[in-house]
Amino acid sequence: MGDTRAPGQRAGLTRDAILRCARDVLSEQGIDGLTMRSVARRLGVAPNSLYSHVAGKDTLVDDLLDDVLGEVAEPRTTEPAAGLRQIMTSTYEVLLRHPDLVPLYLARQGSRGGNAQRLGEIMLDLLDAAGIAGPEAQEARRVLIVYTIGFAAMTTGSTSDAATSLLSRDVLAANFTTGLDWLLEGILATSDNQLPPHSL
Amino acid sequence: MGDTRAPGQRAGLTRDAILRCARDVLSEQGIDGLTMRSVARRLGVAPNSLYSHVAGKDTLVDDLLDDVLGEVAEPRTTEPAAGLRQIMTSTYEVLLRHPDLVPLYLARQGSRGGNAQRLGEIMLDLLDAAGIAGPEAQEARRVLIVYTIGFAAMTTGSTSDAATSLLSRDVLAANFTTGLDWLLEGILATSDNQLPPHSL
DNA sequence: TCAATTATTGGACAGTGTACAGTTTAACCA
DNA sequence: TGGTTAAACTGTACACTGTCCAATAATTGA
Repeated sequence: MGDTRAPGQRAGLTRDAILRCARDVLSEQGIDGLTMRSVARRLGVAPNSLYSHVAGKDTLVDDLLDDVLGEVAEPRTTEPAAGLRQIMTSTYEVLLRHPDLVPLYLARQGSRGGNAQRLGEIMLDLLDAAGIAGPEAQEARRVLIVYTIGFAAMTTGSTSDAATSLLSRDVLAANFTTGLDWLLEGILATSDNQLPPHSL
Repeated sequence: MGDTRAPGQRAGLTRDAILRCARDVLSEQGIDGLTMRSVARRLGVAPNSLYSHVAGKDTLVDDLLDDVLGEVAEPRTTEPAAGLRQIMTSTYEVLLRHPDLVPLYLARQGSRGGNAQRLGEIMLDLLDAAGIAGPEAQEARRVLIVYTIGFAAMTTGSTSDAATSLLSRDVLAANFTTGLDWLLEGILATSDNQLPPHSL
C-alpha cells in the first residue's frame, strides 16, 4: 500500500468505475460490507474522493440499481401480451444475474432512475396498445413489477432455507412464467378490445 | 429530563415495552430514525439497557416483524381455497395496518420467527388438504407470501408517486383479492383431486 | 439476613457517512 | 507561452451508529 497520493494528485476515478467497484464489493462482501470506505479502499483512494463523482451513498446505491436495469432487453414486438412477457422475463433474468441487488430493489420498491423510467414507459405503451390506460395502466404496471421483483427475491434469497434448495432454478423460472401468464391474462382481460383467443 | 437514574436503579423495562416503543419510533421517525439510542431515549433509559432484554438491533427488528404477525387471524375453515384466502387476506390487512414494516419484510424476505412459522404450517396443512404437498406446496406457499407482501408494498409505498395517490386503498384492496383468486385458482388447479367447480 | 443474580448506568471503542479546507493537477483562454 | 479557473483528491474532523465492559444498585432466594 505504498502508493499513497498527495492531495491533488489524480487517481483517474470515474463514476462508472465507482459503480462497478461497488457492485463487486456488494457481491463479495454483501450489503453490510458495502461502505464508502470499503469501495474507496479497493480503489486505492481516500473515502472522500468518491464524493467528487457520486452525491452520496444513497444515490450511489440508487445509481447502482438503475445501472443494472440497463441490461434489460427492450421487447422486439409491439403486441401487448408478447411484449410485456418479453420485458418482464428479461427483467427477471437480469435480476437473477445480480442476486445481491434484489433485496435492495425490494427495500426501495424499485428504482426511479432513467433506465427504470424508460422501461416503465415501454410498459405503459404496451398496455396502451391493449386498450389499458390511465390509473388502471399504472396499477397493472405495478402489479407486474412487484410480481417480478418478488419472484426474483424468492428464487434468489435464503439459500439457508433447506426446503428452498430442493427446488431448482429452472423449476422456479418455469413457475415464474406460468404465474406471469396468469397475471397477463387477468390484466388484459380487463381491456375493452379483447385479444384474439390464442394470443397467450 | 431530570429523572436520571443511577446504575442499578430499575426502570421496569420489558421486552414487550421495548418492541412497542420501537414500533412507535418506526412509525413516527421512519426506518432511519429507528436506532437503539432513539428507542432508549423515548423509554427514558440508557441505550445499553436495551441489551438486557434484546440480543441486538437485528434481532430486535426480527422480533418486531414476527410480533406483528401475531395479529394475523387463523382461518376459520379447513376448506383449502377459503382457508388460504382468509389467511392471506388477514395477513394483507395486518400489513396495511403497519405500513412502515412492509419494506422491512421485503428486505428480509419475510420472517422466520415463531408466528411466521405457525402461519406457514397452517398454509401447508391447507395445501395438503388440497392434495398439494412436498416441494410444490413449499413453492405455492412462497408464491402466496411474495404476492401478499408485494401487494401490500404496492398499496402502502411511495405516496410521493403522484399517480399512486389517485388509486384509493379500496380499489387496490379489491385488486388484491382478485389477483389472489387468480393465484389460488392456478395453484389449486395443479392438484390431483379437483375442487368442486364453484368453490372459488 | 446474607449471597447471588439481574437490571441499569457511565464510559469507551471501532466503524459509519460526510463536511471543510487545503493542495495538486488538468483545462482553458490570453 | 503563461496565468487563471475549475476540478480531483487528501488529511482531518464531527456527529452518529451498534455494542462491549466494569461498576452499582435493586431484587430474589436460601
